[in-house]
Amino acid sequence: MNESDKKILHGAGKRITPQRMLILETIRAGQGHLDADEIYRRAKKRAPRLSLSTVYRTINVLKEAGMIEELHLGEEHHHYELKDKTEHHHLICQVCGKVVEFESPFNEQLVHDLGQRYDFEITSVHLDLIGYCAECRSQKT
Amino acid sequence: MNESDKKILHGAGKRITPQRMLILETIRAGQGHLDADEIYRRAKKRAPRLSLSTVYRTINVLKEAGMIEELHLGEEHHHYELKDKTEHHHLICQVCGKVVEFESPFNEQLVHDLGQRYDFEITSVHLDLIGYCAECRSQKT
DNA sequence: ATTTCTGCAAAAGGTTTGCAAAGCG
DNA sequence: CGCTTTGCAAACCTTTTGCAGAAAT
Repeated sequence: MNESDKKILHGAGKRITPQRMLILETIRAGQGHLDADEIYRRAKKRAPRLSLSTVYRTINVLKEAGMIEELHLGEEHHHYELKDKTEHHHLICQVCGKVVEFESPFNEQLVHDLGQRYDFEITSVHLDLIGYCAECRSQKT
Repeated sequence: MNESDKKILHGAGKRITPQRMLILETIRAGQGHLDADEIYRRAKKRAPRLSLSTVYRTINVLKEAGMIEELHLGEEHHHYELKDKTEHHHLICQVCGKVVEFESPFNEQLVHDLGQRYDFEITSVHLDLIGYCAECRSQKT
């Protein structure tokens, strides 16, 4: 957890604790592919007394502070990723769940026009492409 | 539930029951905006002995038969909609949760190219635009 | 008649909460 | 030191499952 992270937390009136630093680092290292329980398991290796409820509470704190984002990939659990990455979207394998990120394929104009047409002020774009990855495709018989 | 619905269910080796007909009609009437519990509450008005587990089991049957689709809008519960509609996506208000449908803004080619680049065989495209609807925007102070 | 389906109740899985003790500022 | 945060256990909520009786084919 770097200084800028700490500033944001402070700014939100939250305290800096070892658990929060650890959890944020774990989410960062996980690159958007971890759910709450996996964050818990990984972080616990470094802090064995960590509790799962602290993970959930910290996730909420970080979400409220706008530092992480919750993803709903496929049907499964929620995953979390840092919010400072450039905007990107996800290719998700419907068999093995593998996630590949790619950058936005459409221009601002298109999104803006859509917003105009329906009188929405659009703040974010979530695009998921579902399909079969190369490995799972080769195993399809 | 019309004849074509019945044929599909039969084709999947499933029986036609009053509960299934009722639940499918309820989902149809709900236009994609109902979660399992809301389907249950509405259907129960017409069949008071209906159980929530039957709703869940029927949702699974209809999903397997490809008759409905599960949506993951925002952070909340799953919602369900009929699958026979033309492909469309969703504008979702992050304040009131209102959902507006719109048609696909990109062409096949773009999706196909993305699949090629990452070696995915893409089967479906989920695009959600999150933002503020007109009403909620006017209430922002 | 056979097999699937339903309702009920209990279980399961993920997430949240109450509380006393520990820790940050 | 005051107030927030933590760990633990219990509660909660949505979804799933086991089972015996009811219904579909």
